[in-house]
Amino acid sequence: HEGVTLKVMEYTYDEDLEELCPVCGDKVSGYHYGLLTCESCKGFFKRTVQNNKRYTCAENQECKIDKTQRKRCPFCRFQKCLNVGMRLEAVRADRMRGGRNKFGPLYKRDRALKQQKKALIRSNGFKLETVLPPPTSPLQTDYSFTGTLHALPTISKSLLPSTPTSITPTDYESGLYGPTTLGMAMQPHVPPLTPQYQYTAFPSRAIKAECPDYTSSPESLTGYPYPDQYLSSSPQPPSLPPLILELLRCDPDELVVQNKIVAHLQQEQNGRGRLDKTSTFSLMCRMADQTLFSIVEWARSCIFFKELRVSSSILLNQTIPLLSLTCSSSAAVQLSEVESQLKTCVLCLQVELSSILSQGEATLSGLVQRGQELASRLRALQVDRREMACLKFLLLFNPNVKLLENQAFVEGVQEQVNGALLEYTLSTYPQFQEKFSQLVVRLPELRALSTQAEDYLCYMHLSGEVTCNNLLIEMLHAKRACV
DNA sequence: ATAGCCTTGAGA
DNA sequence: TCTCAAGGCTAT
Repeated sequence: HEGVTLKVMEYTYDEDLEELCPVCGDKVSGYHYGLLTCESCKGFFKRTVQNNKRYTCAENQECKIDKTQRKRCPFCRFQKCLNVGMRLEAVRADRMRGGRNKFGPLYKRDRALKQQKKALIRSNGFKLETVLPPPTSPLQTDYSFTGTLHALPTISKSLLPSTPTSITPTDYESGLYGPTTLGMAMQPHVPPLTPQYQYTAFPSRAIKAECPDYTSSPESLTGYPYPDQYLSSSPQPPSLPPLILELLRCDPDELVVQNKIVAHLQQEQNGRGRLDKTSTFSLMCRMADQTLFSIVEWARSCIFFKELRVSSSILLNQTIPLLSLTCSSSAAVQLSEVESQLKTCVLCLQVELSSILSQGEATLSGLVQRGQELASRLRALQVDRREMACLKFLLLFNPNVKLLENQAFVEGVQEQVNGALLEYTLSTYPQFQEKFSQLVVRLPELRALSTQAEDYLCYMHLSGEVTCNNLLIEMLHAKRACV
């Protein structure tokens, strides 16, 4: 999108060492009611909730809250507390002191996340900032899915979501995907708030000090209802890193794409009669062609890519790895019926192909084997759609391909996507801490595999064994001609 | 009412 | 035993 510009920043350590309160910007004193805040906002939040205080705003309910002005408008201050993700449930109804509550593990995870992010940033040596034109009334901005690209919301300094910058998960997003998580401190979510909040006073009867379980009905445990968006009993809207939401926006539904390809091939095949062995390879090539078309279409429409002037050369370099990923993943992802038919079809083709062309042909069978190994590793990882979208970007923006003028940009995108993926995997699959690294190590494997496949294709073509004239081969030629 | 410092106590 | 996020206390 034209509104998005990227700026690569020198990484400075001290900037990340001091954490700032997401409400007022004062110095953080620890985790309080769900996230890192300063002592004063902790106290303010406690007083407000415990004493069931009601405030009104003398202005437009959009007062700036910072260290010097935080006393001016308690209404907006409390509003901001809720917006950044402070948890009403963490204020104990029975005022019991000491001990631990169920947020403990979440705090721990958040710490681990911050640690890893720091390491990631440090290893890259720089960080990135997304700069946007002045936002147009953030609360009213419509982020719902319209099929077009939206400007990426500002990603807070150094990728640490210390300010509420995430966009509201849309129906498009929350309806389609798997298990939701407690966004908690990692992604302060900004629900589509009506500016006033309501909650009732604590019941007079004593209640054991324990945070309500969000998986069961909060009323039954606590007696005081929270505003709907904080009940979080049934599926809470997933709170995803904004970048991932953005990547998903331009990520086509794999199933739709596959169906289109199958339909296209079936139509072609209808005019050709029965599939015999000699046409198997050409069918496979045509299938690859169709997949390539969809990849090119995706890449051209996706965010970031439009920024690149030499985008076509990136595309040239990265489509084959992407094709490999697409093939591997379609064999790896849990499939619907149609898709699994396609998968069977692909596997049959692979087997047949190897039996036709590779009598004693070690290279191809090795390739197929490596591809299948990779596919099974991906399957074992249970890569979800959001992760797959990230992987595709990481492949597309391969920093190892030296493109002088855009090097920094490509590296920046890498880093941003890496950060988003790390954050996403840690918060969504906390029981699987290594998922991020497990996913990322597949990339060099995939690149190596596709290089091998490319060489093989090239060899086959040059030696005249493959006559099939297709996009894949053309791209190969174009690419080799460039280098 | 605010905010800095103090006390508490379940879990690691 | 130690940790550290809850609640409590109290000058400003």
